[in-house]
Amino acid sequence: MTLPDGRRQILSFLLPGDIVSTVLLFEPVSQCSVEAITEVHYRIFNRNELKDLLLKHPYLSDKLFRLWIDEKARANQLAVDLARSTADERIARLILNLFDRLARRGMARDQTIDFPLRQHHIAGATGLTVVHVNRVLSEFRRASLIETNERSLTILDPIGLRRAANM
Amino acid sequence: MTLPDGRRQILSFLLPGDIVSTVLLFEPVSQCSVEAITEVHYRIFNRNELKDLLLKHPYLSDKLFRLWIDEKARANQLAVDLARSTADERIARLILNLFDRLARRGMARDQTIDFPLRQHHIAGATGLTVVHVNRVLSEFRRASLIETNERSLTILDPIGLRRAANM
DNA sequence: CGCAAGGTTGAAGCGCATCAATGTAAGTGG
DNA sequence: CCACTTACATTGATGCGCTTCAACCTTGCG
Repeated sequence: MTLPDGRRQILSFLLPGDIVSTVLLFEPVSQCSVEAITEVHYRIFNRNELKDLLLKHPYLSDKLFRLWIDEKARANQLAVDLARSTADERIARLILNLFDRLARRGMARDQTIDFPLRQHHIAGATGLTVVHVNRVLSEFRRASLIETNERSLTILDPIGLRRAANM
Repeated sequence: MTLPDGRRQILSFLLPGDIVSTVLLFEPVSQCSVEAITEVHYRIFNRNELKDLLLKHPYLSDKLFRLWIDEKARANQLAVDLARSTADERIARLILNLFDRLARRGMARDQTIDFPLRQHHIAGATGLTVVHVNRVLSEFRRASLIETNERSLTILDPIGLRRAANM
């Protein structure tokens, strides 16, 4: 989401299989924009076909509600994190979060995940400055919580990182 | 929403006519709790009856989607505000927001609204401490932006307050 | 009266922003 | 192949915004 003053807030990172937002399934609302960091495969839905389909197959509605519930829960959690957490906690949670979501997709090996985010993406998602993101990541590396190669990230000390995240 | 450490984050203030959350219409999920500040009139829905009703009357589904869209938009805006605004902006926005929502319901007279919130509620909603909320409100009063009586609030300088809110 | 809830004010300090400089690697055109 | 640029990461110095801690005041209430 881009602010009037040109800054931006990243509200979520989409992983393979995610839909952009349940809201968009019904209305072409564009409070926000979507940007690709990696190569992307995507598909689109025809809104009218989708509505007909939902009326015909109630079990699809149930699946949709589930998505909706999850989306709202994550939105709430995001607000809480942004309002109540320190920089360390926000960044540690972001990493753990991405790790869990990728692991659930079988996209984590050992404790390592692909990590195409630049520091300014982390800053955009956590509401911090790039400079401070850099310091926190350096601190995490110095404490041997994580290790970062060019485009991947390894969690060396899951317990320590979870402690930093206050989780 | 109550945090593990006992603090809480207020995600929204419900006004007459609001539903608690569209999510709750379909699943008894309770990530959050609801607390009454004033006397309250409420009604409840039977989830199964509601689902049947929605299948029979598509125009109801449309209304529901509208609620859903608004709810998500407000959740996003909340995250952005919490991540990117100063204390002054957050508090000014909270006041302007409540004022607009009440005005739309015909519940504002002149520039005055009922305002049953205590300072700790404002703190809970903005992610600030009570002490700082107090200072900001004092500042707003000194600058003649607002005036507060026991349980009401008057916007003396809408333009100035909007400027403080960065809107 | 004593107590609880809410509001106000001051002093001190930390967390993060801001500003600025420096480094490195990859890409681009002459 | 070199000069230049662009993107990203890193580091230091300084300061503001907000928290924290603490005290004190007012009001309403059992």
